[in-house]
Amino acid sequence: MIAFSVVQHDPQCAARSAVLATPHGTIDTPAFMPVGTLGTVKGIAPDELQGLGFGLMLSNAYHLYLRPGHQLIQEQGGLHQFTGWKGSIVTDSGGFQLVSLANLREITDDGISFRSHLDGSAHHLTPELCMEIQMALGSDIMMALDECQPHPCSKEQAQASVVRTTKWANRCVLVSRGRQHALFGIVQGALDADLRRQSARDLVEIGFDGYAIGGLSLGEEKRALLAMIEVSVAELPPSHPRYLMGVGLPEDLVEGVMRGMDMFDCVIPSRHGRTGWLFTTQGRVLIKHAQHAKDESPIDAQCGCPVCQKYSRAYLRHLYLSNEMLGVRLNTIHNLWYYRELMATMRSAIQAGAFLAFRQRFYEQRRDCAKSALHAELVGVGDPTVAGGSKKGKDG
RNA sequence: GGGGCCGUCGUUCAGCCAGGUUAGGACGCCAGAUUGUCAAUCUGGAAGUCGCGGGUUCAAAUCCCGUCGGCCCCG
Repeated sequence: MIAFSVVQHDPQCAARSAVLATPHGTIDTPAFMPVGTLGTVKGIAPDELQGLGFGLMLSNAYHLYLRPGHQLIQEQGGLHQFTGWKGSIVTDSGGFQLVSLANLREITDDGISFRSHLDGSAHHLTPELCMEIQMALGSDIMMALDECQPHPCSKEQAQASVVRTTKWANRCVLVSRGRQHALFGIVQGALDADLRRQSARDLVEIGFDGYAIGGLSLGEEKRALLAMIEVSVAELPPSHPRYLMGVGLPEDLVEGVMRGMDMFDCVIPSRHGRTGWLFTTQGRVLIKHAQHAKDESPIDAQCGCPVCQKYSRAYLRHLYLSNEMLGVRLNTIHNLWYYRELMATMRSAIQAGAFLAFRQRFYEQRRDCAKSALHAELVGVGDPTVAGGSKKGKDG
């Protein structure tokens, strides 16, 4: 099981630092979890991930169930043994994937019938099977099966998904109670504040080891995302970890932490790294741009990552344009380092009781945030009515 | 001296033989997208006096003549 103890609250906002202990280690929060859907963060070996300072990885029950199969992994000694990853593992339930990518699915109160995206074979995922899979994987923190609605969705859809998510959450608790695996519930309710509150209350009443906020960053306006975090957090017990699923960009993490979130996962540092979008304190660097062709400087002169110690932008651009796998690796390493550093900086700021000052500085350094409404609001420039939200959402 | 091949966006090639809408592709360039990763890419945009000059034709990158440049073969 897990233990969670809050170390410090920021005096001016809901940000907090804490320590999360699992059977596979202790993690300082707020923490970011790289996404290793298939049991690997693409391009990075487990010991490298650990060397980068990460103690948590997110894997996925849906994907591992389809391939290679959770029984196989169980026979191999569980996901830790199978992959060589010594840190903690959170496993996603697959609810998100079944909404975002499985065709021919049918959702009933019993579960989700779907066809594999790999071979078209028919499957039926119930809350019970979902728990069975995650327990077989040897997950440290399991996620309850939830029904995630796409964005946008009607109030009726959102309401139905909340009701179903609660029912499934109950069943997940029933089959996993007494086991060695922690279990988090997932708050749904789309962009409806009342539904979000209801969902959070339902889950708290059932009682989980932690609470996640799901169904966000699906293309909604950024302001709506933040509002949903706020209404949900207000219903969650301060004593338990709060996990914002699938989010996000560095600025999303900052806003999430400010609103009391403890854990995050997102594909962005790894996926964006693969496609040449590199993070720095000053903003993004698109390594493919010709302006870097002869640039001998590192991605970020202030970055302490192993990539910035050794490699120039010119070389990284060459690797990217040549489609070399080393480019993928180096870019991913840099981005993950940036995320780890960002989280560490936020934790320090909280412990110093100065999170808001950190946030101010964060935005001031970010040259590429100038167009975002969030930035405009915070720094007091530009037009705060300009939408800062991203577009659509899918993938899974 | 004789003959042949090739010159088309930054690069590299289609198109020419059987002339006909805004001359295409690839790479490169520029911009955008990506948030609980099936996968990785995807979407736009800019860019060409078709080596040059004549001719034929309603119409020429395309056919004809000349010319310049590059390459090759035979003497």
